[in-house]
Amino acid sequence: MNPYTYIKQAILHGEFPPKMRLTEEFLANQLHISRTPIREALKQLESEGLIVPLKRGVRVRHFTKKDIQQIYDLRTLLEGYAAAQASLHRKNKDIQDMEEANEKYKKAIDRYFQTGKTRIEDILHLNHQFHDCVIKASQNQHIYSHISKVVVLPLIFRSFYWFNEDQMRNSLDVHKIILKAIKEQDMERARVAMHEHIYHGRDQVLPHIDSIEKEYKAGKKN
Amino acid sequence: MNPYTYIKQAILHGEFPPKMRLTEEFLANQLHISRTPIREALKQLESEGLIVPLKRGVRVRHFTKKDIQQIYDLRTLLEGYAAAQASLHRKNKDIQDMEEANEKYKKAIDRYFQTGKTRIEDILHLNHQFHDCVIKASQNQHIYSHISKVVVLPLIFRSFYWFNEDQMRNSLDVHKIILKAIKEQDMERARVAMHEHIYHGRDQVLPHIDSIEKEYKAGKKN
DNA sequence: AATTGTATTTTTGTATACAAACTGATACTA
DNA sequence: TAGTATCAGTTTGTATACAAAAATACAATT
Repeated sequence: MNPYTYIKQAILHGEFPPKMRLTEEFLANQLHISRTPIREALKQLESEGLIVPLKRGVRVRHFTKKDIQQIYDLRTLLEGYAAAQASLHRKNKDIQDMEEANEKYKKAIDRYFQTGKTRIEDILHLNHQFHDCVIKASQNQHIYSHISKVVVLPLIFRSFYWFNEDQMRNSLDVHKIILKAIKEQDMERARVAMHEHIYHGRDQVLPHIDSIEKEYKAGKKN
Repeated sequence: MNPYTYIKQAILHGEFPPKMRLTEEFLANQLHISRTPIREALKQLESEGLIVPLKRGVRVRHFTKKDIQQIYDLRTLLEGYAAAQASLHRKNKDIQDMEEANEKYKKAIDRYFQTGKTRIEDILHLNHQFHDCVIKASQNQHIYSHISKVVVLPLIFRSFYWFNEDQMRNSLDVHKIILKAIKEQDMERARVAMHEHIYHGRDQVLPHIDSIEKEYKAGKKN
């Protein structure tokens, strides 16, 4: 695995938690390679906002509640727009892809709560897959790269672990509403539905952030 | 000057024009440094979308007319939102900064057309300064980094060189309208005014892109 | 003339070495 | 006691070397 992907995964999987300090040498040892390729990966991660440069080394980014709110505001705006544009430009293939993504999403949720044999990460991935289809259907290549950079940031907190069955099934239902609006080319309805969907996701994440902030304050300062 | 800034400037100043191929060694020689720091700068520029990786080396990004339209759509969305949020959150200091930026902008335009002793880059910079004030007043730190990455992309074409006096003075007038809306905390009016302002800018840039595309087609293919 | 093979050149990917910058602890001074 | 000077230990910044990959040129073959 290349260093960029390795470090990003490690952050998103909680192996390198927020505020953890990382040095080039440490990472080089972990990956059994020299510092040169590590530095390039770090430059990229820095420009994506996942790590913050220190005088010596870097640290995994930590977001305040306010940060998370603002990031979700941004995502709401961008994905709402993408949904509206998708209504305008969607091809039959796009609708098919969205239906398929939702179908897989439903099956994964069923399996998770019936047999427990699905990893929660897989469910998250299938959720994202639907969103990806919508963004791609918007036919604006540039919006895609911006949204994907916004979307990963809150994942640092791994709050999706706290979602329950109702929340997941509800999210699937809303996907269907969004899909219907896009299919019927109702731009405004698609935009609003996506907007609400993401804000709803935000409200599920924020309490988790709250408890993390309290934890930090209770423990060592800063 | 650090390699990142140097290369970025060279691209934005037209020294390294769109589609130009750059190798690490060439850049290292230009800057009289080794390849190591060059590589880091290139990784960063790549993640910002200013260059595209090739099998060997990179090339300065070239945008089609469609790209530019989509980039402006994005910028319109983001800055429109920023203007609305600025109306909500603006402090007195923000209003002051905007007024100051516009004042300087006006003076620079006057000087440019009366004495010709101002560089067009300086005018562009003062125009951006007003926009910066608006975005900062929106109090959303995350939107700032996204907008600034979107804004630079069309500058690759240096089409602002083609602006005439009417266009510049008109742009100043619109700034005043936006400022008034933000001052009076009229979110929707601020959003729409900013929206129109940027779309207007797009319409001034697109004909220039058109002529460049024809040039490319007439000359060598691809 | 088109195609394949091979040698040569160009260019990147990575490791390593060493100097420079920064940190933290300890001892020294007012 | 507070401040600061200094020294050792980390860690980064940069240059350099060499192997690996890709492009190019050119000859040989069909």
